[in-house]
Amino acid sequence: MGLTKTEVFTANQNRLADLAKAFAHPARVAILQHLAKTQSCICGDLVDVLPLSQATVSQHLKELSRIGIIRGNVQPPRVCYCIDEAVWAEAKAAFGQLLAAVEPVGCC
Amino acid sequence: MGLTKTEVFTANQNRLADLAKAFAHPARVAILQHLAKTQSCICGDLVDVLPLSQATVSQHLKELSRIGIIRGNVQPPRVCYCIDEAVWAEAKAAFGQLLAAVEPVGCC
DNA sequence: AAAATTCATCGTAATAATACGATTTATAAA
DNA sequence: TTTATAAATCGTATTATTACGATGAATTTT
Repeated sequence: MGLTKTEVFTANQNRLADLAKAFAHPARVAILQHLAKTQSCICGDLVDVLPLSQATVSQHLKELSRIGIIRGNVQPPRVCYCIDEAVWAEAKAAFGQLLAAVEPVGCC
Repeated sequence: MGLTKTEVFTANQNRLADLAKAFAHPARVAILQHLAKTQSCICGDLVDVLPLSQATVSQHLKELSRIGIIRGNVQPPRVCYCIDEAVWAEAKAAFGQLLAAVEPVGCC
């Protein structure tokens, strides 16, 4: 009833879906692109760059942190964010592997 | 108010987010994996493989079709599904490009 | 023509995600 | 100590997603 049945899928499938969620919203794509370009920056810079409120950006940052693809370095009253190399590599490998495995064929 | 502001992001960011949505649910990952393995199969086979109802599977197939990453070949009363090579390649290129562009650095 | 098969769609219910103003928290600066 | 700054969290409203039973549509089989 509206709840994803994660328990009936493999750990691999669930993890892949989670990693994909990091890229499944244009705001998060924009955040990750900006972090990839600037290497690291404080939350406020992202709020300036994105056409979204501070609260909304913070929410997206939280989701990206949950997935693990970014990390926050607290330097009060600021927080510096950057891409987590390990998880980024994990995503690269996971998508690379999944997307590599298709032969050119048509339907039935 | 709960509506993604697609108009304020670039076409590229929106397309990437859409492509990511194809992989952002374990059921869709499972569907794509099965189609990649079997090359093509009818909807009923997917219903047998997945622990979801026929209606739910059909809904996921519709979403994947909307994104364009799969195609359906109608052979009444059956429909044969397969991966769309062009869009699959598009996803491969898009994710590859995005994921390639990161240097190993830490936070601030 | 009637029945069976296959899949899409409808209707509905419940959970998730998106967004933002307002508030809170934590620290630095005055 | 008071004030300013930066970011998280809360509360809330709205839309999207997920799921499934039931029904409908299209074609084949009997």
